[in-house]
Parts: sequence; C-alpha cells; structure tokens
Amino acid sequence: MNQTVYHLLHTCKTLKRLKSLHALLLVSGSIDSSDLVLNKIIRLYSRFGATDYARNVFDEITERNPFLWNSMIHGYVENSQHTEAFSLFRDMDVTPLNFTVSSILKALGRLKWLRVGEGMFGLIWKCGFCFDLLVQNSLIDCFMRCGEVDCARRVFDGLEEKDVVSWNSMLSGLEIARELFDSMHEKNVVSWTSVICGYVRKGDMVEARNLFEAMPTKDMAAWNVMISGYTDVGDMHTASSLFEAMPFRDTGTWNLMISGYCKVGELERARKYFEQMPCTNVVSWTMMIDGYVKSGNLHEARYLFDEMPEKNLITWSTMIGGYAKNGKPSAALELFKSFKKQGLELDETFILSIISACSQLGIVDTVESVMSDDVGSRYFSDTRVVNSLIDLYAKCGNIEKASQVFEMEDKKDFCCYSTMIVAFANHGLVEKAVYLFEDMQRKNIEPDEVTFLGVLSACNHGGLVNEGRRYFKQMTEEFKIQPTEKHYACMVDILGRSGFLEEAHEMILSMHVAPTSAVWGAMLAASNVHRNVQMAEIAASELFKIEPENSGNYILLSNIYAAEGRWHDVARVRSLIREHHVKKNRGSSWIELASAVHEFVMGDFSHVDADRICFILSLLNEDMKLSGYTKNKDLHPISTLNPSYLSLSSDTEMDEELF
DNA sequence: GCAGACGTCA
Repeated sequence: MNQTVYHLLHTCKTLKRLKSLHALLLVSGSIDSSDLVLNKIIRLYSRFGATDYARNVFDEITERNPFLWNSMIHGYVENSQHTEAFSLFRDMDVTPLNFTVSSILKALGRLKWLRVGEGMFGLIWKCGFCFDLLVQNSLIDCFMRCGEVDCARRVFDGLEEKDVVSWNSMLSGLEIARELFDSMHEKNVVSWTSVICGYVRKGDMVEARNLFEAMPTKDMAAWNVMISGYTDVGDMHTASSLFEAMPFRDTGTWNLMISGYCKVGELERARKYFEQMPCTNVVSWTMMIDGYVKSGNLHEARYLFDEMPEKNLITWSTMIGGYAKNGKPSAALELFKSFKKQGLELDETFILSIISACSQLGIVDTVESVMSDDVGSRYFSDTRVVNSLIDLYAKCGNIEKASQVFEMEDKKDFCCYSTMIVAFANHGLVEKAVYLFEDMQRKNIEPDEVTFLGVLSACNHGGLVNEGRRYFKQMTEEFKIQPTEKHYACMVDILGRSGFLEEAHEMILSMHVAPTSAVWGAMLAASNVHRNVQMAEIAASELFKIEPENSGNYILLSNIYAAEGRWHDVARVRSLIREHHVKKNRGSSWIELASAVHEFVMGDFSHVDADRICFILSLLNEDMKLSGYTKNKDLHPISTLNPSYLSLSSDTEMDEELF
C-alpha cells in the first residue's frame, strides 16, 4: 500500500495535485503509520513553496525521526525562510544529521549571523562532524558570507576602549573561514570555490585570483565565479582573456560576457557574443534587449523582443519599462495591454520596475492604469510598491498626492520616510522635510545615509547652516554612518553659500575619500558668490585636475577674475582653455534635448512620433521656460518651435562671450 | 555542500 502511495506522490507535479492527494490520504486514514510517506509529503510541499502546509504535517507527527526534522528544516532554507529554519533547529530533540547541520549553516550564512555560526562549532564537535567534508564546506561558506558584515565593525569602531576580547571578536568571518580552509586536510572543488567566491564578493580580486591559480582542478563554477568577479568591476579585458582560456563554457558563461559588455556600454561586442553563442536562453535575449533599451535604441530592442522564442516576466518589464524610460508612455501602455493577454502572473518587482521607469519621466497614466487593474491593486499592500508610488507622484510634481499616499500607509518604515523626506526636500518644502526627519527620530526609526542626504539637501535649500552642521555631526557620530561624496558636496554647498568658506574647505580636507568634482564644484560656486578669489583658485585647480575637459570650471574662474578686474588672469584662463583644447560644454542634458529638438526642426522627423516630441517639449517647457507653447500633440513641431528659443541659459551666454 | 547571467523606491 505504502509503495503505491509513495509512487502516486511522485507523480504530483503541481501543488494542487498534491493537496488533493493529501486530502484523499487523510480521509482514507492510510498514512499515519509511515514516516517515509510523511517525509515525502513534507518535502513535496516545501518544493512547491508551501512550507506552511509542510509544517502542519510536521507538527501532527508525534515521534519525529532525524530525517523528518531534516526535511522540514531544509524546506525552510530552500524557501529562504532562514529564521524559521533556525528556530526549528533549536527545538530539535534528536541528534541532527550532517545534512541538517549543513542546511542550518547555509541559513546562518545568508542571515550573516556570525556569532551563532561560531556557536555551531561545539555542536559540530559533539556530533562528530568536524571532519565531515560536507559540514566543513558549509562552515566555510557560512563564514565567507559573514565576512562582509560591517555593522559589527561600526560598533567596534565606536568603542571607547578596545580590549583583547573585542579585538578578537572582530576577526571577520572571512578570516575564520580562511583559517578553516587552510587547515583542511582534504579539500574538494566546493571548498575552493566557496573561498574564492568569498573574496570575489568582497571585491578582492587579487586574492581570489591567487587561490584560483592554485586550485588543482577547476570546474565550471570556479571559472564562472572568476569571470563574474571581473565583469562586476568592469574589467572586461581580464574577463575576456579568462573566457578565452576556459576549457568549457555553458550558457551562463556566455551570458556573463554579454552582461559585462552591456554594462560598460559596448553593445556591438555584446551582440557579437550573443550571435556566436551556441545556445541562447531567455536571459541572453533579455540582457540584449535591456542593453539596447539603456542605449536608447528601442527599434533594435523591439526587434529582438518580437523575435525571441519565449519571454518571461523580466523580459516584459524590461521592454515596457524601456518605452516608459525613453518617453514613450503610449507604447508602454499598449505593450502592457498585450502583456495582459498573455495571462502571465505579475509580481511586485514587475510593478516596482514599471513605476520606477515611469517616475523618471513623470508618466502617471501608465502606472495608474497598471495599479487600477485588479491584479495590480493587490500590490498596494506591499510597502515597497507604496514607497515607489510616493516617489512617482513626487517626481511628477504632485507633492500633495505623494504626501497623501504617505499618510495612508500605516506601516511606515525608514525607506518610506526617506522617500518622503527626499521628496519634500526636492520640492523646497524645507520645514516639512525637517519635521518629518524629527518625527522619524521620535518614533525611533533609524535613518540611513539616504535619509540624511535628504534632510541635508533640505537644509541646503533652506539655507539652514546650523541644522546642517548638527545633522551631519549626528550622522557621523551618533549613527556611525560614513558620509559619501554626495553628503560632503551638500555640506560644502551649505557652508559655502552662507559664507563659511574656510569651514567648507576644512571639511573637504578632512574627507576620507578623494573629493569629487561635485565637492570642488560646490566650493568654486560658493567662492564665486562670495568673491573669494583665493578659494576659487584652490577649487579650480583641483577641478582642472579631475575634469580638465569641463569648460564650465574655466568660465566660472575667469568670471571671478573679471569681476575683480583682474584682466591678466582672465586672459591666462582663456589661454588655458586653448591649451587644453577644451570644447564647448554640450554635455548637460537640456542642451542635448535642445539639439534633439533642433534636429526635428531642421531635418527629417518622419521617424519621430508624437509621443517623443510631446515629451521633449514638456521637458523644455519646464527647464527653459519655452514661451508661448502649449502642450498639444497635434501641433506641428515646425510651426511652434524656433531654434532661437533655445538660447536662454545664462551658462550659454557666458560660453558665447568667451569663445 | 560551492557559482553565475535579465526587471527593484529614496
């Protein structure tokens, strides 16, 4: 009987089938005796992601053997329910199997619970698993994953007095793992790959490479890990030389190369690999489409999209989002409609990516039609979706609606607050941003670096120097958050514009990362406002080093000299421009737009649709106060646009003056 | 027991 049941269970390919068979077995009362059958049921439920059903079965069993425990714990881990796995593990009243220990270590590694992982040593010793290769490899993997925790480091750095114990406990997981690895008598491919992968994750390609070279036999995983490490840092040169040297490649390897070249924007190279590879899959196609979308080539993207044999949810969201990001809301909408006909179930990430694509250009309609859909509205409960909706409305200029959505959300997390604070700051609603930040602290919600950036930029808008200083201090001292260049640039701007040039300069000198052009740029601008030639010279000379090709810096400096009547110096800067062959700065986005519009006006625009024209014009409307133009799709671009409208910026005037 | 490739708010 049991054999037949076992066999029947084996044929269950869907959760629905399994549930009905399970029900049948319960009714006929034929399963309570067999551990084997119960175990199979638990494992199947877990495989279908229904761990709650598995747990119900598990809880009904009075005498559980180690295999049953193992199945349940492993089921949780398989479904990324790591904390559930661990709490069940703690309840175990029988000696665990090595498989179970290995599963639990996997969970601890993903949770980055380093201390608990260390605590496992005793148990492993007691159960006699310390020479078990399976367990040893899992231990290494666990510690390797814990190696990147820096919250421990934050606490550590904040300690007034560091004693031996605290120093010892700061030995990172990576070092524990390495020690373990070095002391192993018998290492296999898995041990090697785990350690290498740990270094790759940490970004230490040198050590990763050393180990890789020392590895006696290299399997596919090892090669792929190395290649992905190089593509991650954009070193396509090394990646491709490894690729060439590889004795075997799978589809994943080829895809790594495609993804790498797409990331650095070398689409022709990516396409060449795509054409050459023996066997493509959905991922290869989707990556190529994404590459074309990012480079603005929607034609080619759509061509591949229509050509590809099967599409998944990601493919659809890439293409739909691609239209939205490139200012084609109606094409996005149309594609969304055909997506719905496919009957594919959408997920929260799908919604998120559409919202984010639309919010970049302020397209509300597409999102609203997705969300008003019966499938879409289910995701209103997802905090992340709500957050991106807030962001969307804010970016579209509808701060009231953004604020309404924010107020409606009852589980506001730090992300939610951050989004709203940034939104207020960008709209110049300084008091509201600051109030919200204070409110957040009253409710004991811990801010992160983005929250601080938001409140600092609010201070910047409002010229709140003292508040800015206080928040910056709070961020670094109380919350131990390392400021990024953006934080510094913001602070320099706040201080500089209020005339505290010395203090701003000191702040730059105290930076632990190399100051970027944004930081020195803020300094230069502030020096201009306060006519401080000496400080301007310092900032400008740094800027010339970082971005010698940016004409704006030379122009600003020469304007400062000119204001002081120092004509010799003005001439000197001019000659500098000639010396460095600095071209006119045409890099800023609105100038690109202007020239795009110019193209329509002057040339053939038959390939350009109304959407795009409308989109560009609406941007121009905002940025350049294009006079007398009303947004209307039916207007003929030639009749409404005249290139002479496009020379409104004061920067451009300076440009013309100088060259 | 190890790895990798596509869409995710501030």
